[in-house]
Amino acid sequence: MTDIHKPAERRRLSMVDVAAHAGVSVGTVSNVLNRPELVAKPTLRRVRASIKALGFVPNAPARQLRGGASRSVGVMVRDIGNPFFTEVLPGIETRLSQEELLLVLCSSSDSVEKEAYYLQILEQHRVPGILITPAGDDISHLVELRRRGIGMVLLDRPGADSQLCAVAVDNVRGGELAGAHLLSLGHRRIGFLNGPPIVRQCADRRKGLDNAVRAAGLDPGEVVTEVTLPALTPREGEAALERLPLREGPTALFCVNDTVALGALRGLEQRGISVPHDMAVMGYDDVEFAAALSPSLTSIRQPKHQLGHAAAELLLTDSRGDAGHWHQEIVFQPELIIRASTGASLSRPGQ
Amino acid sequence: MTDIHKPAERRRLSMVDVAAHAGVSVGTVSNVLNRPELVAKPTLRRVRASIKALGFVPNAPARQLRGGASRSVGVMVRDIGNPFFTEVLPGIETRLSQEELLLVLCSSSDSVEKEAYYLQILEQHRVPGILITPAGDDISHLVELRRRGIGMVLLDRPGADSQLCAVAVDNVRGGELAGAHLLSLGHRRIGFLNGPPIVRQCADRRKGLDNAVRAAGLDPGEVVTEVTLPALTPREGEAALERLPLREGPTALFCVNDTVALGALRGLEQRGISVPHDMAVMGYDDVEFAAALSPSLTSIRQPKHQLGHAAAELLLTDSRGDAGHWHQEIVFQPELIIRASTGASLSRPGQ
DNA sequence: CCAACTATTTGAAACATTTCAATCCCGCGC
DNA sequence: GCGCGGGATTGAAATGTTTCAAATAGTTGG
Repeated sequence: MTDIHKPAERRRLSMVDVAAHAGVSVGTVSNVLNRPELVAKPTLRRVRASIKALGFVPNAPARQLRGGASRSVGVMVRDIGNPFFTEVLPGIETRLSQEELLLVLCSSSDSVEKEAYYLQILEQHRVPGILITPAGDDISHLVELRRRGIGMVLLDRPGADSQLCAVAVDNVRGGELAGAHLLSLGHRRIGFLNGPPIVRQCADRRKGLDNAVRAAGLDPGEVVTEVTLPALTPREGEAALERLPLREGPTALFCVNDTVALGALRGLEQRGISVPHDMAVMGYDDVEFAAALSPSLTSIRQPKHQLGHAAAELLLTDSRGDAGHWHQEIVFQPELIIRASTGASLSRPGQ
Repeated sequence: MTDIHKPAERRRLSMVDVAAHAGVSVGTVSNVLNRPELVAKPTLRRVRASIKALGFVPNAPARQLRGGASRSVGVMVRDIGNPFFTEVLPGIETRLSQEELLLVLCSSSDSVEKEAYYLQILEQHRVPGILITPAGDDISHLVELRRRGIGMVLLDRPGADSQLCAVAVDNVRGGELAGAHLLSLGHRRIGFLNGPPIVRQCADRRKGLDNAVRAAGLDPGEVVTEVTLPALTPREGEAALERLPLREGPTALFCVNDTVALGALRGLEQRGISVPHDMAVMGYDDVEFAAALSPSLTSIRQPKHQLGHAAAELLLTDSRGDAGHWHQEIVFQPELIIRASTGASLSRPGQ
């Protein structure tokens, strides 16, 4: 096959070129693309041959301009570096790709401004829906976007009274599970390595922890020492140890997520503090690596893949604007996974 | 008969509405948006007030139709579930967000067909560039896309003779480092838990391992026992142990990435095989959790954040079509990180 | 008071599609 | 022969921008 070496690309081809090449009108070319059943067989063949021969590629923006909504949905996370989100992502992707939808990933980096900026861009792109873990506490701007016709589902965050769909895991319950576990092991001074309280998940887990303490007839103010980390990274988890009176203080550490716990474990090892003997440690999320840490990490498991999948599912019905759709909230229940790092008698390593 | 009033479904506003409201022409509204310096101050104020009052949101597809390329770049990974990719992602995102570019994330799930499908969609969207870790070995379709004017940078994959830009880490060298390390510890039978050889990275690491073996004057055929995993997950890493003659076979396991190593460690523990005493284990990538595994994992570090950042940088110059741009390949060097899992005398835990 | 500028603003073409009413063609029944 | 029905095709309007040549208003110098 002798190839035609075009030196450089000039104007891109449009349906007009295809139509001319095939000897039909643009309307017919459009029909071939969108409603082939309306086109006679021979014409169909001829036009398809022309498309292939010329290497025509439809122009999605033009299509969208006429047609309406785009085929990409926005996914806004607070931090792509956080393994929790990256473990939720596959669940989302799986569902979206079934619908042939593109996933536009935005990371607000916990900045309300950056979030607002991205939301604006997504709205300009006329995405049919957005899946979001909001950076701030106020979500009225999201309700407003929803009102303007953009499907909106809160990810890992209860919808409250907001009339927004939401998929979440019960963080208060998770905090309770963690607190109850540590208390049942006899710990009476608990260090809580938490994120900023503006982040809803952090606030809720703290609330749950307090509930557990009170349920045991104790005073949270005396039992819990909280340290607030500026970011939920291993580095900050390690650094936070500096701000705890380790030797004569807490006998157990509850980390607001496994990433922070990872840093804490590292830091404790360097300081020669043995886990769980001198200090019990537990995390939250039960990410992939939690079971394999040294020592294996007790954690609160969240059904991450399901979370993403359910969120995508909900977004699909929301953005389709189905008449039958109604504001809906799915709350998954967290699960306590006991491992070696809290030194409970029966440790089930590897699971 | 029920006349449902749908406030959310009203026709979206266009610049025509804004122009009417402000008493100017659409041309002026466009200027306010794109070249405010050409517009008189009072007009500017008036138009901006109208935009705000009406809640006008520009239509990105229409804009693009006229303007040309889109403001989103495609990022295609082989598997979003793989922490290697998710640790590369922040590097990419950081650079792209500086340019106010959106990141469209596609996961080929190692399927050449799915990759082709997504590439087609991305081309239809007229993205200015694509950053890709190809699923298959043949990349001629990528060269073709590049020729048609789409910036293209190979991520974590050498460009070979292809005239494509590439950012990679030297995988052959990484394999050599790993092999040399294990050999220096006296191991003479090495099990290699590898991915499918179609995946370039896997093939290269194997090649490096063989090089190291030969450099030690030994025969790879005798030293190395390779097991090919269908997917690079902890589950498969664990399952792969079944296919190795563990007791009288290899004394060391080289896993093609840390995720696989994680599964292998789990499986060995369950079988009561002590690491590193009965079996040395090492991984590849040095992902976040590697240092905190039990035992801490010897691995080959890849500069993941830099990799992503460099790839994005290269893509920017490539898709700008700068006259000065020339096919370029950046190869980072991997680094051996020795930890407890290979039982080398000086273990530096935590780092 | 006019010519010559300059600073603004305007109007319409162009972009690549989709949609749909109108037309064309062809065989068929009468 | 004629009209009719219906499948296939056409042509043009519509979508929401940007761009740019042309028009308009405002200012200055002579």
